[in-house]
Amino acid sequence: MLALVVPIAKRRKEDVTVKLIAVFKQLIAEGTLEPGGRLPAERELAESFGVSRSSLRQALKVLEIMGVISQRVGDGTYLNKGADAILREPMEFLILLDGISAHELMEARLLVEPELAARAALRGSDEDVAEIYKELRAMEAAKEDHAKFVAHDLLFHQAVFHAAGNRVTSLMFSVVHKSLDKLITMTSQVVEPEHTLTLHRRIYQAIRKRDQDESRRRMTEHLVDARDLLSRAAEKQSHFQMAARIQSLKKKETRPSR
Amino acid sequence: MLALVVPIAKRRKEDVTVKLIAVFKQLIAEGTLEPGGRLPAERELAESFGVSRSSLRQALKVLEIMGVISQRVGDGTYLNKGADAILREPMEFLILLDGISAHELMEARLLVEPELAARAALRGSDEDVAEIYKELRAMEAAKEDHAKFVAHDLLFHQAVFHAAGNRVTSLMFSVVHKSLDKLITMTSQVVEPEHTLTLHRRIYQAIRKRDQDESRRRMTEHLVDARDLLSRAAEKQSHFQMAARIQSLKKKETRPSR
DNA sequence: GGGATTTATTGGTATTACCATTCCCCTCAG
DNA sequence: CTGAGGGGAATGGTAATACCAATAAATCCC
Repeated sequence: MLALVVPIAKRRKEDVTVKLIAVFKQLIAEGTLEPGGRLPAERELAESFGVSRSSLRQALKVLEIMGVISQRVGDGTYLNKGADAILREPMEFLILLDGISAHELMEARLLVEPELAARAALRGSDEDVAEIYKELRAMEAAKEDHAKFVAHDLLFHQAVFHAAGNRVTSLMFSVVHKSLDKLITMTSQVVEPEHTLTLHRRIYQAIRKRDQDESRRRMTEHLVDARDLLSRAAEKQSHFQMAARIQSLKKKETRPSR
Repeated sequence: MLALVVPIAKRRKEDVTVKLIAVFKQLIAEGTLEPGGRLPAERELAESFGVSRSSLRQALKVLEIMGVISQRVGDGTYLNKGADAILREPMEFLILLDGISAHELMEARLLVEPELAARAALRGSDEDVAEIYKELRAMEAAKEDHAKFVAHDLLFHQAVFHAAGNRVTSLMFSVVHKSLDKLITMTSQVVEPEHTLTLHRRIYQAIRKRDQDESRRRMTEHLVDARDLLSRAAEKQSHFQMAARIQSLKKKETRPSR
């Protein structure tokens, strides 16, 4: 575990909200708050922290959107266990603000996933490999249903990540996958499922053989193929978006200055 | 650019806050809001959206913490341009909640950065390579100042990322670097700077020679070394944390249930 | 014309009130 | 004794209001 918590000093000119978030971080790090545990009611928390409920709610809302906590009316606030979705919202904004294209996301996959496949071949347990096979079978069973087919395609890759045994990359790229989901689904409608399946089978077999080099090559082969297919789909997509944008080009929310 | 915006339907049982965030996402995607641009005042925005200022502020706070916007009292609210820090807070919580260790973060670096070094050797422009060299020189100049030395160490790696030309991985791992920053600084105090410098020089020279394989090997060499050094430092760190935790083990914020 | 001062605007915080949902406990019928 | 039902309390969600502090623009004064 790391030392992420910032000392309570130096927190002078910051928002109450920011301070509160830091406090929660501290409480989680200390173990005072346990995953799955229930937090005190907002009114109590606000009082014990010496802040208004509105300010507290701002902090809690941030944590909720980030997936750290869950709130349910009439019930209470709970600290989430795993936080898979924690990077999703931020990543979406990142893609929007920095104008990151599908192509660039695929390039990122191409950089990382081959190495992960190699690692999966090296360190994956038999159970891990079985899980990869399971998703391969699920893909075969869902040839007709594009959405389901793509879902299991991505789960196949997630299984490879898991076999590689590094949660950091796994979590990061699950977000990348999610961002690409729709586009991949679009693409899959113009590609023969058997084509995709063949490439995945090769990856699986290479990992099963514990052949690192071939695993890396096969994953590269698949992603290069997917990248090129996606690029073409993305072009159409962007034409589509362009047309839609023309209509809503009345700037009505921004304002110059005063 | 991707299609991340969710259709306005299906937004029924969600928070006003969540809806508002979706609206902002939409406005950014449309281009109605431009990076660097100024948003209307909170009071105006709230009225035009038909929500209370409190609810609007919750949404804005989320966006601010994520680094999407910046707010300044007496001035106004602005849409940020690049959003480098957007993943930082979420990542810190992720590390806390999932209990990700420094070792695991280093493993992630070890998986990804060698390939990025190879890519930098392949595609980096001469300017990119010069930038890497600049950070190497900065490291040499800061041998005595551990904090500065580590800062330029990480900037060296960032420069390699930039040379590799993929912003996705670059953004992701800048967060990983930041999380490791303190620990690396601790470690650097017990390591001869010249040792670290030698390893970095080899990486730089390999990239400069445009030798992909050697770049990959040299980066691996460096990170394996760093990982092992860090693991030892992390042990001490965890002992330290353990001692601190014992004192603050009075659970005062959680409560069973009612 | 330039620096100091005033003034209006803006985000930050707190308080209060009310609503809808949920849970818990108690009652009552079987 | 058990289970179904109801009512009340607690909880998060939203809104409205008031005031503060910081900022920037306009104004004033020298």
